[in-house]
Amino acid sequence: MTRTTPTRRERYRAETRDEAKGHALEQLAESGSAGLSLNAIARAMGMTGPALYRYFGSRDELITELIIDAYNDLSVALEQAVEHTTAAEAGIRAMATAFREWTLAQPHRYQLIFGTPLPGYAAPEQTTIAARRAMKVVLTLIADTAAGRSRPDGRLDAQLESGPWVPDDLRDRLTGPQLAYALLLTARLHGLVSLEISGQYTLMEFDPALLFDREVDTLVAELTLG
Amino acid sequence: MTRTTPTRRERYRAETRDEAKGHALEQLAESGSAGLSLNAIARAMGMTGPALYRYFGSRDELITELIIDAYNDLSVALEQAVEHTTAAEAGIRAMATAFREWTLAQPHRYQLIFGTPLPGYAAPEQTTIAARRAMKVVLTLIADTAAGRSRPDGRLDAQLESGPWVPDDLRDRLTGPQLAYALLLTARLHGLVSLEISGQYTLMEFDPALLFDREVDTLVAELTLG
DNA sequence: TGTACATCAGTGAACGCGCGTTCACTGATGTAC
DNA sequence: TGTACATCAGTGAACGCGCGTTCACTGATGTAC
Repeated sequence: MTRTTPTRRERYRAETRDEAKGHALEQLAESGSAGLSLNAIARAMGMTGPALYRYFGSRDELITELIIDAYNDLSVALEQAVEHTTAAEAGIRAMATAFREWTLAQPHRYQLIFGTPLPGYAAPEQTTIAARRAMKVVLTLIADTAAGRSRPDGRLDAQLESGPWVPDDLRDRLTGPQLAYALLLTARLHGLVSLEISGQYTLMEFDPALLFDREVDTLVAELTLG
Repeated sequence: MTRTTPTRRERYRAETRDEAKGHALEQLAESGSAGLSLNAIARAMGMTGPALYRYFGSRDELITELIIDAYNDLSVALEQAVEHTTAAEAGIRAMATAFREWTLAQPHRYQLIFGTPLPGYAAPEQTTIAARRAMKVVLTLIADTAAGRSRPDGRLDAQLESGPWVPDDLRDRLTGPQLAYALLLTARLHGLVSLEISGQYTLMEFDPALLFDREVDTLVAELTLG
């Protein structure tokens, strides 16, 4: 008999896993990715270190889950931001804003997925899949609004059009220049928010939001470039 | 009597310090910033750990030196690239290329200065000074060629024009929009090269150099924007 | 040029700390009849 | 409803490892007269 309702034990397991992940995120926020330790998490939960091995195969497995969770969480935020927009410009602005806000709200999770790779941690394939979900939000927006043309470049365009990272259901609806636009868009957003959260702007006495807005303006201006 | 020539001991000291830093950079390249350990460096030099305390006050002091060295090294690379250019466009292209090449040649040093901040390491003021030297290359280029106007924005422009990060000898020669242009320029370059060296493009099967070139094209196009 | 002293590089032991992971085990919770 | 067994959560000890840093000390190099 296959169960539909989770048993008490299953529910408890899920709760404990979530609690452990929550403490992991707190540690991440406090001491950065290097300070992420199973023992410390267990301590915070009032358990001993080895107990966590009931819930996660190893430290790397925990990290993998955190990365996938972060990608999915970010994806949801972007999806929701774009959901009720129809015009290209409004979509870009909504997405860019959501991207920045998500990042500022949880910089440590952002660092985890886009920051310096953790020493000794090799990202498994599942993280790539999760990463592509986030990218798909951008691509869908561009395909739906037929926007973002930018200057063509034969060699690059060909490479992009056959890229394995392009979702199959969007491939026919996206040109090389549109894909290039999508990549530059994400790179620009990343450039700004990563410098902002790593504190490069703190001593410069200007409001990063204003600079960000200006960059979004240029992105919007390039939306209809030939 | 003040010495002009260094004594044998002074020379030896300098050599040992340099050698230690060299090993530190190798470790950085191998295991990332978290794997940077005084003991391991000493081991690589055939010494014991405590011996290094003759040369560096602490681990943090070593890291600070590495950061400052990296900023200076990058600054020199950028300065040399721009040196013999006169036109704005040629200058931007030369600088961008040099920036990417420096980064790809030593990604770990790039991570050290622009990547995730090290846990437990608080950057002292000297690193900010070194960082501004690199920024000054960009600002000088823009001031000398009177380029990079971009769209004005009263609030942001005012904040930028009085920014403490603008070198005093350049302040009168740079408008708010020019400063904004400089910031966006660096953020875009950072966005692309940081994603490239953190491996986000490896599974996407396109040549990052082509994407980079296209971004430089848009930067050049914005050089004369009103 | 030779001797007496000061300076400095490097050692080895030690301190206290934390890590990931394995393993044999206890005790509680759930399941089958 | 009660009993016998299986499953699972969590413990505590242990392994081997590495870290930054302090300290008393040895031995070599340099300096002053």
